[in-house]
Amino acid sequence: MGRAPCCDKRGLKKGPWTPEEDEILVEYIKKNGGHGSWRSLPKLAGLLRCGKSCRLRWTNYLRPDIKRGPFTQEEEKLVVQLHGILGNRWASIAAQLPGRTDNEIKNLWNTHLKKRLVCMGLDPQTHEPVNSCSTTIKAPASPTTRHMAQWESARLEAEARLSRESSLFHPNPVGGTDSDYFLRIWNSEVGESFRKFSMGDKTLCQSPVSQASSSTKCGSMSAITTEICPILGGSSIAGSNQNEDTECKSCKSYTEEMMAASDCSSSDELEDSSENALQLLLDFPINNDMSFLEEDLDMYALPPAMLTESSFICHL
DNA sequence: AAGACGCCCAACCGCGAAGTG
DNA sequence: GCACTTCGCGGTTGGGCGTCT
Repeated sequence: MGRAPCCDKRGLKKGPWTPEEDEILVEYIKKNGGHGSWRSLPKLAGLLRCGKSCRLRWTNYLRPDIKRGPFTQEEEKLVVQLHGILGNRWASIAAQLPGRTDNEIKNLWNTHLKKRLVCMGLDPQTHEPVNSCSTTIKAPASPTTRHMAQWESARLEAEARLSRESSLFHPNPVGGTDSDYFLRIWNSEVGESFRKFSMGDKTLCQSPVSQASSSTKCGSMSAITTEICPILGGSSIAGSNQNEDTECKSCKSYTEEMMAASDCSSSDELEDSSENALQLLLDFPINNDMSFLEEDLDMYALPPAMLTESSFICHL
């Protein structure tokens, strides 16, 4: 089947949008209570653009709920964490960061976060260590953990869809707190499934079918193990305005700390890295303030010992 | 001061999924 | 089930801008 062109390209404008075009597009969408068919929008609105270009401009720039300004450290942490689970599924990741677009997150990843991981000796795709000396921390993902990652990936995607749909009716206020982000994830099915898994409900992953289907492009839970401590649990991340040398030193320092920590805990305690990864994911600190979780510990049915232990590991 | 270089990000391209008749 | 359209996503690009030499 041949691919239909997105529009008749003759006579259509390309390149940067002018303020006038922006205004026309915004006015049209406001007046019509939505964009309707993107394909017919430019014609109806009187724009010399293809529908695709209009959609992109709207979703990435003109949408009223878009959050401007640089990413916060917490947002960056969340992006890294979600990337470890979802891989390059920017739209799904963006759905967990209100006001941020997939394009923005993709750019952030490609320009900052990826380099930071590389700099720390981690493969930006798998989030696993790339150098041979890191074997002590490179725990191969078990079929169980790989399946979990795949499973959570599918759930996150579904949630992202719901989130997008519901946001049409209940737009997220720009400037929600970081706790809001994590509470939302925590209270979602993703959080629930992690809680269940941590409580010992591991039977869902035991079947040969599960194992056979466990290959995933979304990264592994062992990857999360390796990334959470330096990046998510770190008290400081090299700022984007730091120069390359400083950044690399900082990353190197984290890598060394991480490896040291791994050596210390390479005993049976970390034998099943997947469980530890899940624990880490459950309780990594944000600005050392996770009190909102601890306060409601009973509600989430998470044993305090688990929080304490993994927090300890994370802070090593 | 000016050219070279590198970074950032808005926008484009092409593919695949979903929707429709 | 098929043919076709529309939409959304992820990868990539190129121009603007800041920094370095």
